[in-house]
Amino acid sequence: MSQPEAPTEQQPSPRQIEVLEATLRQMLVEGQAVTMNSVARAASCSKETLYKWFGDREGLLTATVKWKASRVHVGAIEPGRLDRAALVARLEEFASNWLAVISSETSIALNRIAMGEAGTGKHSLGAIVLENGRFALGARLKPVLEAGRAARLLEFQDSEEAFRTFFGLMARDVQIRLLLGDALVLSSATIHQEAARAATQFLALYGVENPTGSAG
Amino acid sequence: MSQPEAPTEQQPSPRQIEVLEATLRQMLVEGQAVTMNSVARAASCSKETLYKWFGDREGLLTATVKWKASRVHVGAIEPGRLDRAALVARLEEFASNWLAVISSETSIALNRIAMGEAGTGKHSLGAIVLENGRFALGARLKPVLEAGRAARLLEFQDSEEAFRTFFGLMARDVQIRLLLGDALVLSSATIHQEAARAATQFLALYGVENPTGSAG
DNA sequence: GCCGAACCGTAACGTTCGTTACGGCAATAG
DNA sequence: CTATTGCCGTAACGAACGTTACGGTTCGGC
Repeated sequence: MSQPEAPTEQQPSPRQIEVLEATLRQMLVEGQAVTMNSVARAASCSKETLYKWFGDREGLLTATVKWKASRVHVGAIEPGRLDRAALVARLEEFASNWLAVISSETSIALNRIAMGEAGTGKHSLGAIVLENGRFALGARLKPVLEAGRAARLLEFQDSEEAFRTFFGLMARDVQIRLLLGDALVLSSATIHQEAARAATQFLALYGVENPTGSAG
Repeated sequence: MSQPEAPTEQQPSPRQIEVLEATLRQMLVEGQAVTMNSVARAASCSKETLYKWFGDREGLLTATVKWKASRVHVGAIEPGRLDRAALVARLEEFASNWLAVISSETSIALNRIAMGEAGTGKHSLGAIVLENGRFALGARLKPVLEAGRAARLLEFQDSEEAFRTFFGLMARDVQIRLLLGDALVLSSATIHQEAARAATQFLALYGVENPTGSAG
């Protein structure tokens, strides 16, 4: 009764994870299409197994993207009680992690594939990437923002809107340029500078200038 | 001697433009690959002509993207002499135009194709889109920013950096979400609100608070 | 009226790739 | 030992597609 079968809603087995990792490795190879043959060869498995486990090519790609995207965590951040310095540190850490992720080969390849197949209307890869990327990001940062508001450090009405602005300040033109193939190198130092700038600018827009504790 | 031949560095002929428009039309059709057959059928021309004019499939796609991208103008803006209201108006106009462009079906399809083919390493579509999109944008806005600085309305050291921040404030997560297939509708009213917000936030970050004319 | 060039429509070729089918091997249960 | 199961490796099928070739048509020039 231990048939791994289709990992539709279950955790993939170790062997299946090997296959998914091989698929991901194929996605990262520049100038090479991800074919069932290449995946089978790279994973040292038969194509019959691929079809038995994942149904078809779309199933394989979807499972790979879903599996990889689900473990791209930008680091959960506990709000705790905040002062301004702690808030800035959290924002910078958050932005650093996210910039490192989106400038990675993996993220670039996954986004390219998802966008490329989004035009064909067949795949749901775009929704998966969006759900585990942009929206998971918002869900993780919003508690921090709201804690900052509760601590009278930030001022905004809609945390979604505030997050979107922070997103823009983090990303600027970086993601678009990378996805379009621009040779933009993000060194560790550059990432930290960008993260610090984004946090500073966000504080300048949404920070409370005079924290007069007149309420309560 | 009037052989249109390859429009490598020349303006395409009217008939060739019809073909390019048909190609673009095919690119916009959701869930359909842009094949030489479909283009030939849509353009009412023979495949022989396609190959004679554009060399191969890559040449056709490149010519189409280049032709279309070259005429996506976000509206040239004359700096002139500026006061704060005029600067805000220019920024808002700029942002409105750009948001309208990137949310158009054409832009989305072109970016998707360019990014999808950027992973294969064969195409130069990404560079073309980048050159006519992101970089042309910067080249058009920078004079405005520098005029604003000359008028003591803005304060920054690097106009490139200032533009990149404005870019982020304009785009936020909109372009990524659209490219990944998110059903994000940008109505005309929304676009104007977003443009106004971007301009306001940019002024908050780079605007000169107290224009004390102490320099001399 | 004839010629050649350009072009249309379509057939044909070769390749790639998704998908299926088949034979063999290792392990495990009875 | 034997049967069954799960999987590997490979061959084969069929469709799609890029590319080339060919016959027929239109049109401008002599």
